Amino acid sequence: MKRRVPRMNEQESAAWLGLTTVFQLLPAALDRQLQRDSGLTHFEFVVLSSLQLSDGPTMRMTALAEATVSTLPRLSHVCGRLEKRGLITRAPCPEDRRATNVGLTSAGRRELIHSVPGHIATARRLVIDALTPEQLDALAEITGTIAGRLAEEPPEGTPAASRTGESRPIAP
Amino acid sequence: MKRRVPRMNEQESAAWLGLTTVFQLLPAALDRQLQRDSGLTHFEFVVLSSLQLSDGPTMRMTALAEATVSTLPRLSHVCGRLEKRGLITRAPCPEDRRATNVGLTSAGRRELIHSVPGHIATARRLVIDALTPEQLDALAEITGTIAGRLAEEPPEGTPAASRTGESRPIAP
DNA sequence: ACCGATTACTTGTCGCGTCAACTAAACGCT
DNA sequence: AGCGTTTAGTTGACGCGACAAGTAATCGGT
Repeated sequence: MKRRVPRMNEQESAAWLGLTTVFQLLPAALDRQLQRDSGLTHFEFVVLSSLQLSDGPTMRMTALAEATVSTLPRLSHVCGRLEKRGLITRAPCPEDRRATNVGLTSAGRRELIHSVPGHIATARRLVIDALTPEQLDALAEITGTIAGRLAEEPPEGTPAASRTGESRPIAP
Repeated sequence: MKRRVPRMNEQESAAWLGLTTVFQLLPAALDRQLQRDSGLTHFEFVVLSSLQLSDGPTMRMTALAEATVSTLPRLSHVCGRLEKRGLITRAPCPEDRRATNVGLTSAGRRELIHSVPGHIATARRLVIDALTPEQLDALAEITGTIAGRLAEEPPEGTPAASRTGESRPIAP
């Protein structure tokens, strides 16, 4: 079922190595800058941004999870902290009492607005301004393609194990 | 000192959004596959690979940290676990007794070899095989540039805070 | 030969994210 | 109406990584 997988040539290795290096370092760099200048993690920033950009004044957890490309448990924890800090509010939805409506407080909006310039500056310094317009286009297309692959694969489908060699548990 | 930072245009936003989405999902996907099929995290896999590819039979922690684009504390923890699992050995270096020599055990080598095909298959499925050769070249160049920016910036240099708006502590 | 500085790690603590389990409300079928 | 299923979210336990502090050996100057 799993036909042989060819090793990577030099071109492929270069791309892969570069990609892994970047996602080893970039998230950490973004977190550090935001944490230092605004006391926010990058993910918290993304959550606040998503709320700001949403159509209505509030969003449901599920919608927020989708918008932030995240999971419900993670979001739930983060929202707990943000609520405790007074940056967002959580209220049960009247129409569907299983659902939770999340909204920005004015403090949250202020905190977000305050943190945006530094974050954009960092994004420019580390990525955007380092690339040519052609590279930006290429990057958008490449990442879009990869994101597409990532979106379809992960669910479950794969019943685990069995690739080229058999997957023995480490301690049999 | 900090001149105004222009917002992002559509092209820039697309590239940035794509990039953040990918590094939100890709590391998790790699970890899941390796964990499931081989009981290794992606970083553990990288550590074992680096040892395998190194010139000599052992490497110093510092060299390993550099090879894996990581920090010493992180590496130290991971090596502790890998040693406990019998995949690597750690021995004080005879010439410089501050240093530690890390080497693969045969079990570690086996575990690595066993895990490689599945990992490469995943890398191909999610990234490499989804891109054209031109895109691979572009990706290598782009990530190389970004990695360069990341490498020069992070140290200390920046004495914290003071961007466009002043950075008040969250609780003044 | 001695002592401060540097190098090379290791260790402990803490916060965040994941996974699995749980609760609770709505749906839907008979 | 009643009961199993699905949906929406929360909670708790655990593991990994970041940061700060600690230890131990070596170097360098006087």
